[in-house]
Amino acid sequence: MLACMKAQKRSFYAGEEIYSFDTPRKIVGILLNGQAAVIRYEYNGTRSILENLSPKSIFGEHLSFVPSDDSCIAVVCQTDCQVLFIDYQSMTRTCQNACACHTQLIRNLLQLLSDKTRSLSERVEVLSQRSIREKLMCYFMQLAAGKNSSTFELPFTMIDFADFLSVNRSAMIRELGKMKKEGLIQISKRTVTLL
Amino acid sequence: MLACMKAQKRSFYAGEEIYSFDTPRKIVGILLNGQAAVIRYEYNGTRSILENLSPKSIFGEHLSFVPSDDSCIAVVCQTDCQVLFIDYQSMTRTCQNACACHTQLIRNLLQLLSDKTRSLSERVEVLSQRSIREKLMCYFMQLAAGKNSSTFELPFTMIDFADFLSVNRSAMIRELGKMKKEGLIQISKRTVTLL
DNA sequence: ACAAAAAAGTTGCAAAAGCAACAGAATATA
DNA sequence: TATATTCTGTTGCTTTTGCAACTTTTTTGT
Repeated sequence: MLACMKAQKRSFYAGEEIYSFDTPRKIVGILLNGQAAVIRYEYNGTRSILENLSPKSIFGEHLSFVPSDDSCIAVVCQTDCQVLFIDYQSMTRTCQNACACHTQLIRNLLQLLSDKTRSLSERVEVLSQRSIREKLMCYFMQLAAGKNSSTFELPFTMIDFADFLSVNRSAMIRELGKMKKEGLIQISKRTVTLL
Repeated sequence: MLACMKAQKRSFYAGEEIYSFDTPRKIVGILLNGQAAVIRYEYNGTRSILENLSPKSIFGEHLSFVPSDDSCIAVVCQTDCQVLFIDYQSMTRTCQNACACHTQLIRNLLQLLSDKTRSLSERVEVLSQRSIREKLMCYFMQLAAGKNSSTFELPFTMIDFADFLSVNRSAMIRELGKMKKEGLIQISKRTVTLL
């Protein structure tokens, strides 16, 4: 079946670029294992983490970002990764063999896409908060809801976390300090507790 | 077929609330015609437009936002609208009749979802810009790319536009004024030209 | 056509966030 | 284990953004 979809599996080392959005290709990628991120590099030096990818995350030209003239966007892996690349055309069309599994694949794909939609919506929710504190709290609440616990781990270094929230790193750390002092949160290393 | 999916068509008047995210329901809605928006009302008075919905846009609990303790999120129509509501379960599962059109429906759904993913990604791109000016320019470039023209219409009042970019209205208008003065854009009423 | 309401645009001032240049801590590397 | 590198956390200063109060313009409804 994978042959029928022109699928191919590839491995990448931490730090490698998996996919760049500058050259339109008719494929989608599915992260099989590892952690990756969609990152935008602005030519003025600003870096933003547009999306965090975990296993089963799906990405590709069709589903995603269009870099502007003064930026480039790429999927970069944070850890060693395996990725399945699938031809977009042969995926959505009925295959010649009319194989049953093809139908199932489309169902699975629907699930992956709807998960992606959900995670992008969460992303919009965080980024549409007005202040750094509100962004932090909104994201913390998402993590807490995901773990069903008021204690959770940040999946970022502070540098990446700031780029993820699209705010200045030192301003973010300053705000975290205030929130700690005001008794809103507890934080040591990457472990956060909402109080 | 629509019966088999427990689908029902409903009409709404401009300003009416189509869907609220506080009571989880197992349905998705597809906007058939009109304009609507996903809006978050924070209890401190802040209003944000999380998403703009046009005909064929799809929305629902499964695909979307989770309101926090101090906010509520709803789909509100801007103009008169018709919406098709579909039962999520019966949509994704194979139906008893194994009707051919059911398979086609899933394909169509895949298309709608992938469009939604794309528009949410664009949204993330805008909101992850650091300054008001960058947000404006990023959004303008999206509109220009969509119309294939450097002149385009804003689909908002200035009030809604600011809520869409998640910035203060007067600060936004101030910035638009500066950009006009610096010769970056031309703007009269809702017509914008990139220079 | 007129009044009322909504939206657009201005401005001064206050608050928040960005920036840059550090010092100290933690990690990685030889 | 020493050394380099990256990350974390601080701070003073600057710039941007938010806020509130207001005037002007546009739209709507009768």
